[in-house]
Amino acid sequence: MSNEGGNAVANDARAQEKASIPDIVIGRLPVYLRTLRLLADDGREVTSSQELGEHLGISSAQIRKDLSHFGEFGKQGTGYNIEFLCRQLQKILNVDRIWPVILVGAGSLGTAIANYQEFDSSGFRIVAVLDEDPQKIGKPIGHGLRIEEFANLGKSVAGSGAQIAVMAVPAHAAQRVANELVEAGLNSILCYAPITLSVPSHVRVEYIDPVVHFQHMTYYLN
Amino acid sequence: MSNEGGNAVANDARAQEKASIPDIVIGRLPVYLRTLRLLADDGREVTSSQELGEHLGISSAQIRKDLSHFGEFGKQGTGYNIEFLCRQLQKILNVDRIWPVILVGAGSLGTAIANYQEFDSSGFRIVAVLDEDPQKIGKPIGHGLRIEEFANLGKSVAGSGAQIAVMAVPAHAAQRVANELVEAGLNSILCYAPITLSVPSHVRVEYIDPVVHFQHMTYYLN
DNA sequence: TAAGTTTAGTGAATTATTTCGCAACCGGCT
DNA sequence: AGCCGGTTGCGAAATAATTCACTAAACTTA
Repeated sequence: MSNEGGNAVANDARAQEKASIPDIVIGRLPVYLRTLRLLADDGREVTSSQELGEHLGISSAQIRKDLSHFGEFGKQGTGYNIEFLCRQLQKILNVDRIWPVILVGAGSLGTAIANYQEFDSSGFRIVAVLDEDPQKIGKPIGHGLRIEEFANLGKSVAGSGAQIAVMAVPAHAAQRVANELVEAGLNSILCYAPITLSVPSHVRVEYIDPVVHFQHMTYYLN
Repeated sequence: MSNEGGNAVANDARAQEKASIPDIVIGRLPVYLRTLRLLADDGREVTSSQELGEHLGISSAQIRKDLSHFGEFGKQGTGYNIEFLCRQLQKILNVDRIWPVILVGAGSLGTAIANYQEFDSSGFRIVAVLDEDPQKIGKPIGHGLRIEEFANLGKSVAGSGAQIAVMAVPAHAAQRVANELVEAGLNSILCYAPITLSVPSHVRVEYIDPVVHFQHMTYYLN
C-alpha cells in the first residue's frame, strides 16, 4: 500500500507542533483505535470513515478531518486498512510501547483496577500498587503484584520509570496523595476520586467520576 | 436573599427548552456541584465565579455564562451563596431526589461500584445487582444487597422504577446486556466496558474507559 | 453618605469545532 | 480503455463555544 511508508504530506502534518492539534481531536483517537481493534478482532481488514462514524455515532467528515491532522491514512474508493490505521494511531498516541503505571489505593476500586485485563493490550502495565494502610502491605493483588507501602513511592517511580499514576483513594486523601505523586516526579494522573486536584501546570490530570456521568444523565430525565 | 425565590428572568430562562442548552454546559454542572459541596463541607458560605474557576482551572466567565442559562443565582459584589447554588444545581440536574440504579456485573469492578460510598449523597442508590454467573447468585454485595440472576432484570426494573443502569461486564457481553437493558425499558446506561454500544436513539449512554484516558495522556508524553 | 472595590450577568467579539461540498483518486466492470 | 460507484482529504462555510469588556449592583471603608 503506497501510503504505508508515509509521504511528504503526512510527514509535514506529523511535523506540526503537538500543541497545534486540538486536544478534543486527541481525545477521540483512543475511541477510534478501540473501535478499529474490535473490527480487526472480527476479522475485518478494511473500513471506511462512514462505517466507523455509524459505529460511533459521529459524522464521517469528523473522522476524516481528525485523521487528516496526522497524515493520509486512507485510500480513495477503498477506505482505511484497519491494521495499518491501528498501528498509525498507536504511534500517534505513543502506545506502540508499554507504559508503566503506578496504582495508588488498594481498596475495592484499586483491586478492580489491578485486576483489569485490558491494560496490557492497550499499552499499559501496572507495575506497583501502593496503599497507606499497614494492614494491606504485602498482600497479593492483581497479576503477581503485592501491595507496597505508599512511602515506597519514590523507589517505585525510580525503579520503573513510571510517569503515570492512577489514584483510587478516598476524596479526603486525594490532594495529599497527588502532591506526593507530583513530588515523586509523575506527570500524568488518572484520578478516580471525586475532587478536582490542584497540581502544577506540567502535570496532566484526567478524572473518572461516575456521579458526574449520572448527574449528566438525570438532567435529561424526569 | 432576594434571588432565592426566583424572578422573572430566572423563570424565563428555566422555561427554555432543555435541548436549547448546550450539552457541554450540562456536563460541567455536576463538577460545579461537586466543588461547591466540598466548599460547603469546608464551612464556606459564599464563593465567586473567580474562586470557583481557579479551583477548577476554567475561566470565571465560563462559569457565569453556564449558570446564566438557568437563571440568576448570584449577587453582584458578593458572589454566590454556596448552599443556595447547590440546591439550584441539584434541581436543574434533577438530583433533588434519589434515583434507583441497577448494576449489572458483580465482578471486581461491579463489587467496587456496589461498595462506592458517594452515590447516596449524590442522588443515586443501587437497588439491585445482577450477574449471569450462577455461582454468584445469592451472595451478599454492597450495602445489604444480594446478587440476583440477570434474568431477574425485568422484575428489578419494574419493582424499583429504575431508568438507569451501570454496566460492569466484559466487553464481549456488553452489547448483549445493553440490548436486554433497553428491552427492559431502561433509558440511561453508564458503560464501563471498552466498547461503543449500539442503542436506540431514546437511550443515552455514557462511557467510562480508563484506557481512553491513559492513551489521551500518552499523546503528550515521550 | 460617598467613594472605592468587588462581582454578577450579558451582548459582542473572538476563537474553536464541525459540517459541507467537491476535486482527485481508486478499483472493479464492461 | 473508459466508465461508474465509492471514498478520501481538505478548503470553505457554518455552527458552536469561549472570552472579552462593560454595565449595574452590592458590599466595604472611611
